[in-house]
Amino acid sequence: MLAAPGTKALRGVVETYLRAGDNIRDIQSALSKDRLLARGMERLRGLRIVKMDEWECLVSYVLATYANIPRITRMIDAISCRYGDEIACGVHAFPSRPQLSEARENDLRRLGLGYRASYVKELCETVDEGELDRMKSLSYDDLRSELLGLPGVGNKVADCVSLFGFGRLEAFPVDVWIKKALLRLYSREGTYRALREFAQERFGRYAGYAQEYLFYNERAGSKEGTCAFRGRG
DNA sequence: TTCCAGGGGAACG
DNA sequence: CGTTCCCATGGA
Repeated sequence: MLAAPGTKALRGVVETYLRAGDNIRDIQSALSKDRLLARGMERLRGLRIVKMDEWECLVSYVLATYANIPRITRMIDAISCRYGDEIACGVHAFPSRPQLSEARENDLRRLGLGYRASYVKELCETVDEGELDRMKSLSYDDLRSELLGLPGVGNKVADCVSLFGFGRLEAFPVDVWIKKALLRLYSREGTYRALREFAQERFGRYAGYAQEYLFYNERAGSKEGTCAFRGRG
């Protein structure tokens, strides 16, 4: 259901899904204890972490494994178009778990999911709405380890789902761009665990925002000369 | 612990 | 064109 403009419902959507409650000034102020982050963060004041629906987030990040953004978009559009409610002319919502459960593995394969089809199929069978609801009350550590037990969910996906789906701002997903950033700016490399623990120690409860600033900056820097943070100098 | 399938397109030279 | 890389996981 869509929220009509100017209504209380729309304000609620903005409040929840655009995380209107996040005080960016406070968050940036806390993160600016890190001198490197402090230098470039200000120009990224408009950057927000969104609060995604837990189910949509889980499936989306499982689909995102070893795919680039255009392809991820295509896969999500394909399953939404085929299994999700039409919420406006030609616009489809992400399918609920019961809706997506209608799909057979081969149907999903034909929609271009590749080997990810079996993970999505298994997620439909093993994760119900009540389970996701129950997980909302877990600590980050417990949430993380429960997510890790799900098919198609490893370290990186578990942290993305914790951050974007369950709104745990202390989560710090490490992908190839973050690895590059940590090496370039902090001379850090190592296992997933080591990098995550380094970040959590350094950035604390807003590590997720730090991750977004580093991620955005690193991608921008690889394209133009728009890199906001640089190492030393 | 390390290796590689699986999968398809985009970006690169 | 052919290569390499991409918001990795799982199983050997």
